[in-house]
Amino acid sequence: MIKWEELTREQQSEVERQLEWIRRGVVEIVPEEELKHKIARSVVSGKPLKVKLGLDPSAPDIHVGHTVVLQKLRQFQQLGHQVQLIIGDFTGRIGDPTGKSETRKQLTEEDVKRNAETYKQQIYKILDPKQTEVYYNSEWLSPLTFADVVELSAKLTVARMLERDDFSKRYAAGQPIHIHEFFYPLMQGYDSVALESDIELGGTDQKFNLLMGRTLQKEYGKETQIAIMLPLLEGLDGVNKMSKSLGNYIGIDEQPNEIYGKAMSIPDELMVKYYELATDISNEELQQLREGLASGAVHPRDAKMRLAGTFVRMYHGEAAAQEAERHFVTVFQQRALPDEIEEIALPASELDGGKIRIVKLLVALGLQSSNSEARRSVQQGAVRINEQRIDDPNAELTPQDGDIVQVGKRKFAKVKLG
RNA sequence: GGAGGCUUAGCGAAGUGGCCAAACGCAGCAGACUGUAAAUCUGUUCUCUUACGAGUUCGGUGGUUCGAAUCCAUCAGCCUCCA
Repeated sequence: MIKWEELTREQQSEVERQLEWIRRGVVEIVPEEELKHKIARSVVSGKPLKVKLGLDPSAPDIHVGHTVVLQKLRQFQQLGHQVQLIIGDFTGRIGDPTGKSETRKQLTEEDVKRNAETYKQQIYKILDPKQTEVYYNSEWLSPLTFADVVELSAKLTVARMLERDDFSKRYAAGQPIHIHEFFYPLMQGYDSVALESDIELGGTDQKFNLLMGRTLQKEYGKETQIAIMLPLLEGLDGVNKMSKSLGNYIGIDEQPNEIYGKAMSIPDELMVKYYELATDISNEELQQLREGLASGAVHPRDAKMRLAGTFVRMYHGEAAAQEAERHFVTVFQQRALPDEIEEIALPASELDGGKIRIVKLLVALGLQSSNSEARRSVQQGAVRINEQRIDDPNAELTPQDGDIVQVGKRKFAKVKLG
């Protein structure tokens, strides 16, 4: 055990510097004192700490909500530490036998491999591959025998398991808890045993699982890991946690215009939180922004446009960010036509003597999914052709090559006869 | 092994023989306004039909009835309790 007093002044200040970075934006560090020890030892020995993050292999699209944790990992890398990414392929492959086939599909080995590749490609937009190790947890979970599993499960009691928030709530509410669900935290904790992780990151909802790693490491005679909890980022609706299934997310692989537009639709109140947790802007800039918004010196719209631009820059580069901003200003602020409009072929078979009814046209171009929907849009004044509003659902038109058809603010098509 | 309950549109949730294409909330879409695809307000949200109107929906199937989301039978899935 390293004694604080035995560190040189430089070493002490390095430990403090690292701690300050690590604390930024986190909700809780358990236990913080132990973290200090680990960092001190790392500083003295020059050996990086192993920082673990588990990934679910079934949903390979990374969104801004995930990046909260990834940004923190990136900071650890910048402090010289090593990241351990774990692809939870074992969990993914056994699937979830509770009968809800759509919630957790059983993945084949190829699925897992492919998803893992997608993950890496996306994650390395944030993390440095040289300081990242990738593991598959089937590597150590598959070889376990039933006896091993019994031994593992014997280390915990049911009462202990029921301490987990969602278990206790469901138990109290009389909702079912399947036995295998108890194994998920055990498996995740066992990952930490196998990899001898020093630190594990997760959202606040992962607290129980993160602490399970500590418990199991102790049981198996290993050094215990530190649990670091990060806040959950609300999605575009401003209420629910960002998630793909709720559709309130910004995916980091999305098109620049999409990222920009989605960012513009987050509620004003969440802007600062997004800046703090999901962007790489400095503390000083963050502070200025806070004050500016509070005093009214910074216009919320401008702050949000900058946020949107920052996201696009982080994932697509500076040029794309500027281009996305220009598109946004043109289409949404000035309500003008975008520079580029997708050409969509209109088969001659759709035309009757060169004519077509407006409702049919919208469906034929794929701008609306049914005649009824198209009719409603027309009646609501959402449809324009060559910037001329069409409000008669029975209107008959003679489309020309290059006609611009527009539904609402976001859907455009350029007609191509053929 | 036994008893009971549940299954309604994208989600949540009303409806228990005709007035039900089905209340309401959320989400979505559109319009107005604006500071933005924020907020707010309004409209709208099964399909086909130029209109009138028509067709298919309430876990599956088969019945009862002039008429069923609503009653009966049966199958499936989900849940609770007792043993």
